[in-house]
Amino acid sequence: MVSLISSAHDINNSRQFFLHHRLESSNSVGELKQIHAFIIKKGSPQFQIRLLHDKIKSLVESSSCNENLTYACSLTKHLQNTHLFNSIIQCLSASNSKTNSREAISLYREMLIQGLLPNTYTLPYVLKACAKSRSLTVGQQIHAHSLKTALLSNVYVFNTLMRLYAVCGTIEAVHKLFHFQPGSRRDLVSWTTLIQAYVKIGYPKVAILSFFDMCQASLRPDGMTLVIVLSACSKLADLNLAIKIHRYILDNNLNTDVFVDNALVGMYLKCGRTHFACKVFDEMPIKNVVSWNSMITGLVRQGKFKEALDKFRRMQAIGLKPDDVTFVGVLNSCANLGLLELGKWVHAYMDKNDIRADGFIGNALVDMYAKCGSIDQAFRVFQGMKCRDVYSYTAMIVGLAIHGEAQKALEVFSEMSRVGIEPSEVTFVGVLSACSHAGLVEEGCKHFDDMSKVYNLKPQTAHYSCMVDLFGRAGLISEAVELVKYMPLVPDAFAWGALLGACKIHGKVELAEIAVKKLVKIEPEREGAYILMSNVYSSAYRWKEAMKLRKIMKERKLKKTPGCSSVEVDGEVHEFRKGDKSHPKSIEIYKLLEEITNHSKNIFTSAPFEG
DNA sequence: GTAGGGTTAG
Repeated sequence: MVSLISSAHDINNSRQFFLHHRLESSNSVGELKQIHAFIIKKGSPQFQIRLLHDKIKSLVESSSCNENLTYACSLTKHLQNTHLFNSIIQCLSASNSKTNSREAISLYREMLIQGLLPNTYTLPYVLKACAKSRSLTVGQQIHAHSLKTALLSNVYVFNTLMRLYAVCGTIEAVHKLFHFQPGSRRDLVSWTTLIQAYVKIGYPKVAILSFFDMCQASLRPDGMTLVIVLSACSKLADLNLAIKIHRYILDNNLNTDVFVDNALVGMYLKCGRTHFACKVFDEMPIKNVVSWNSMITGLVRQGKFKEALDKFRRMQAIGLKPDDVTFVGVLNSCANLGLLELGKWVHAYMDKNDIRADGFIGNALVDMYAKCGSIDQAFRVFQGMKCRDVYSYTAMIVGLAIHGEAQKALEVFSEMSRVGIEPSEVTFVGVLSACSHAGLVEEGCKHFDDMSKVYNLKPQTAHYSCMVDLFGRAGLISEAVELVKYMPLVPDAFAWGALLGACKIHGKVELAEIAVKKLVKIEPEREGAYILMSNVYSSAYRWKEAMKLRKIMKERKLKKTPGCSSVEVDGEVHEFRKGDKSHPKSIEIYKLLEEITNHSKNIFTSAPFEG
């Protein structure tokens, strides 16, 4: 067949154009085969490959149809050409399917079996497939081929091999490979891959040091490098470093990329500098959905939920379509502000736009309904989820525990174990607080023990506090005291608060006095401990001490957390604090409030059965 | 014909 092809004359230009057009519009493999047969008769192998490349690409992309893929692969048997193998391996490794990546690796094997040698294009393609399918062992074999064939001296081969080791988490291999390669053979991509490997593995400091080394080696970073460097700064949350890198970017005119600006916004928010982030954000010449998401999620992380929702509203006002990341931020804000209506609106939007309540967004929806008091709706969403992970189960368990539905929370926990999802530390906070509220001492103790024995999780202060609460509520005061005394971590305000709460229920005045002293030491500014203690005195009819404590509170001018309420009108949140007159309609609001008060007074002071 | 990029949870 090869001799037949090589002896044929090439097709003229107009015919080439015609064939190209026919190939593009052909939808069936049958038709493709006919056209291909014609090309085999009339064209050179190079022409066939060039012409077939795009078609192969679309065949691979629609490889849900096996016939297409089989046909594309069968071409390699007839043509036995490195370029064609490269084309198909490239197409297969470009797709996100693991099956296609594995198919790419098999084709590489087939190529070697046919006696063809890989070139500088083959190895980057097949290494990309190895990285996508996390095929480290095959990658190591290809590493050996690259040494044997001297292809490792090619910078593309070298970089993709480094990337393979990086995504497989073998940082030592990345480090070794990079430092054994002569400096002249390393380019910006090599450095970027190295820096990214350090960030991914959790060494942001080493990543930054490598970036400085790169600058020392007189390489100028581009947008891609900077995005990774900025993400390392974010992880370190080091403001001084952040400012230094930002200045470097400005001085060198490197912020010409929306990706870099987004990373800057995210970095400043991670460092807790909202106004810096806003400044970068406001001055961005181009903003995309990720820019808005960075802003929204950054504000949510800082607990600035109202501001996050303001940003969401502005994003809507300019007509930018939100995506699932946006909604996770919005749902999170709703959960923390108790905005059920807005949360419901997001859910309706999701239904309307075929966004499935799964993954991140499904979990955020469960959490929102649970925190906004709609525990039944949270449960319905949870049950409707196709795949539930540790986050879904935890959100559900914690939600049920908050609502006092201990039994149901424990049932969900058993289901979680049954389906083989490993719980996390947070799951146990939910489980233990459920036990505590339901007075299930034995069960609580068992779960607490299981944490370390079965699940290899180290109990944290929050778990000890739950146990103190569990013992305290059940009246097992000495067990609660023992735990506070001998716990391996320093008891926090929750632990002492739980003990104080138990003292109030069970009238333990002396012990309460010890607990309150500790509590005041930890939180001297807050009035909660004093109020609780004064209640302990009152419950024991020790009025004098109770009065004395209230006097001390007055003298120390303790900060009272102002009562705060919020209402949601047409999706906008209005917050009110005691004595707060910052609302734009404050005058009208207070006027109406006075009218309502007077009206109520009139009702209550007027004689019964009158009007 | 080739390699490296950002935002998401309990």
